Amino acid sequence: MPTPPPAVTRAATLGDVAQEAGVSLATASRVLNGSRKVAENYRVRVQAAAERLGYTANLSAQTTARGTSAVVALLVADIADPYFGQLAAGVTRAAEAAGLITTIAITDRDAERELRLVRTLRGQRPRGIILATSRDASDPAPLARELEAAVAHGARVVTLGAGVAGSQVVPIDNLAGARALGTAVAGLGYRSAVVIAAAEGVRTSDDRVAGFTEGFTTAGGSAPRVVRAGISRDAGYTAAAALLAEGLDEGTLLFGISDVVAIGAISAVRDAGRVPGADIAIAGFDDIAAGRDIVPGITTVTVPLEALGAQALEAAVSDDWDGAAALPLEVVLRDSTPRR
Amino acid sequence: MPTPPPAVTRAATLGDVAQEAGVSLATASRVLNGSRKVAENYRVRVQAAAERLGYTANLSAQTTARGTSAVVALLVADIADPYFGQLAAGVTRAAEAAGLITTIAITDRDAERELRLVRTLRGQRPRGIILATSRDASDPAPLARELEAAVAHGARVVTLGAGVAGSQVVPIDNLAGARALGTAVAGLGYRSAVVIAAAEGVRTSDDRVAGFTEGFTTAGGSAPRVVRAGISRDAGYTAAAALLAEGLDEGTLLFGISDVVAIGAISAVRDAGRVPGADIAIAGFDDIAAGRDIVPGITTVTVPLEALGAQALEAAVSDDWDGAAALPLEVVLRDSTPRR
DNA sequence: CGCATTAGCGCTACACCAGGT
DNA sequence: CACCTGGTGTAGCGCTAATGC
Repeated sequence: MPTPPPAVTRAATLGDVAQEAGVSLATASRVLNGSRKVAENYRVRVQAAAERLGYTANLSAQTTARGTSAVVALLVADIADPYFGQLAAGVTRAAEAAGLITTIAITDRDAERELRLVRTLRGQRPRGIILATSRDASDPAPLARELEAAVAHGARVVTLGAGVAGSQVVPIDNLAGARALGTAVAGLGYRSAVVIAAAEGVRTSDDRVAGFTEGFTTAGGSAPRVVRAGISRDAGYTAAAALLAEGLDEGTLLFGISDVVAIGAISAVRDAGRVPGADIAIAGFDDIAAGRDIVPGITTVTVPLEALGAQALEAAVSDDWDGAAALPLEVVLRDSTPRR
Repeated sequence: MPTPPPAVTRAATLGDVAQEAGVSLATASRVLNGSRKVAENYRVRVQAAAERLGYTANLSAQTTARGTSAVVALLVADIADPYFGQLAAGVTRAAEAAGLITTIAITDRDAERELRLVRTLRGQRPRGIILATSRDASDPAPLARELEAAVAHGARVVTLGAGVAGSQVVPIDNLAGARALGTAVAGLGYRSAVVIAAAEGVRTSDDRVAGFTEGFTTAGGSAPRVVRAGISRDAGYTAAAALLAEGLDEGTLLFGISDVVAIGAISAVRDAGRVPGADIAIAGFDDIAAGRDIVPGITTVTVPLEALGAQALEAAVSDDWDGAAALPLEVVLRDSTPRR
């Protein structure tokens, strides 16, 4: 008759398992979490004991002993934003596949908060830290210092998009993507445009503005006006509403720096009694999944968010990361920018 | 002249700080992470040393020593889904406020996967485990066993919505919400409806179907047909497309078990050349943020996702959680269900 | 009272050794 | 007798908290 179901109220430790199996601590360790091979009969005995006790290795103890952890920390601006949601999904899936655990923190686009969070995360001695929070105009030095310290702790720091000193970069070619978009819409016959962007200094925004401007003007459009709003749905809505209130010519293209901004703008246009697409054309960036169900379909630039997330994880954990080239971004023309 | 900037390449340990400050390990510990008070002059000395060395406590070491961790594990079906995104935002924000770190894992609605993940998470010896993954018809026993073990490890298990044995429950009154919705749309004049739901056995779905049916029939509607699809945008699209193909009377109401399902259905209706709202009415559930920008506006039931997330965290960490009552869900009528 | 000393927390990995060829 | 294979003993990871002075 087997040992009765363990009446443990505290967690079973490796020692418990070893005792139960009648082997040494070291042997049990090797069977369950180690590398060196162990004789068959010992192995099954240990595994049976572990099973019986419902043993699960204490990760923190393992981490302190090994000096290296199994967590990857992900910093995003806002996890409720679909952009970061898709990104996080990519990172988390890839992490799981690699046997790692993902930890998430939210910066709310606040540089100081980001700094504090990195400091906290550093305490976890994570294997990697992935920064998916837009770089803005604030002083990068403190963050760089913090990241440097993390690297000293053995972490790898990866930034998505605009890099930061001392980190590996998973590039997003916003410039080229936006340029292609500008060219494409100019090719559709648009000659005047307004860009709804974030504050100056926000790298992602700046790149997209610059790229779009370049492509649009080169292909025959006039230099677009740039209004500074933000990078959220509400920012897009508010900015577009203000523009409409002050008067916007029909046939003007509104380029929202991201799809969520563009979606907000579409709603504003509609709420102002105009027809998005027909009266006021609109374009976005990112091609988020939620965009599929918006009417009119949004002309945008596809950013492979999940793939980028996976790439970031790869960069964060593999020792021989080749600093892959930026994934290609593609322009998708839809009904929000009908040919003129 | 102060000590030159530390040329540490490895992480500074508490011992380093103690030495640098010229105090004992214990004193340094108490100053930086402990509770007991330490004389002023020692305190400043230690803090200065820590600052100088860029010291951050090693969380895993702290955890092994203390026997209790600062992490809360969150299990969601799919973080890219806005429903879970908003929920995760609520949990994470509240966790941060409580000085805790959130760990995220994705089940992809796979019960076996969920089981594996809980097992892994258990290894972290988290303070709490929050399950935000729909309960389905699969055998709950293995999961219950796993959770029990987690509880034995000192974790608190919280489930959102349908509870699971041995866990605390943050209720979501899907039944009442759906009933109110059914009543409301019947009040608008609808008499026939089709529900696009998940497979039988999925608790959230079952409750919403039952509640809706009850409210709808009681208020004069005929018993709705229920089609089984899934709980994603694509499931909604596909199911609605199939329904339309086989013929759907004008004035029929399509109730998608969640907003994402309803949004998919709206797109399907439109793609079939019908007018959502006017020809085919549609209702959803959750009132996700993305719904605001869908045309027509979706009639739905507001579920305070962020607040629920915060509540779940509260339940997971506070010792005297009073098992709060379910937050009220409110029906919001919009253009997708015009009065008939 | 207020500090230092030190025994653990659960685990890993290194050093070591028993027996077979 | 060296040499391998496959066990055991134990120091130590960074930190906390009980005890001592």
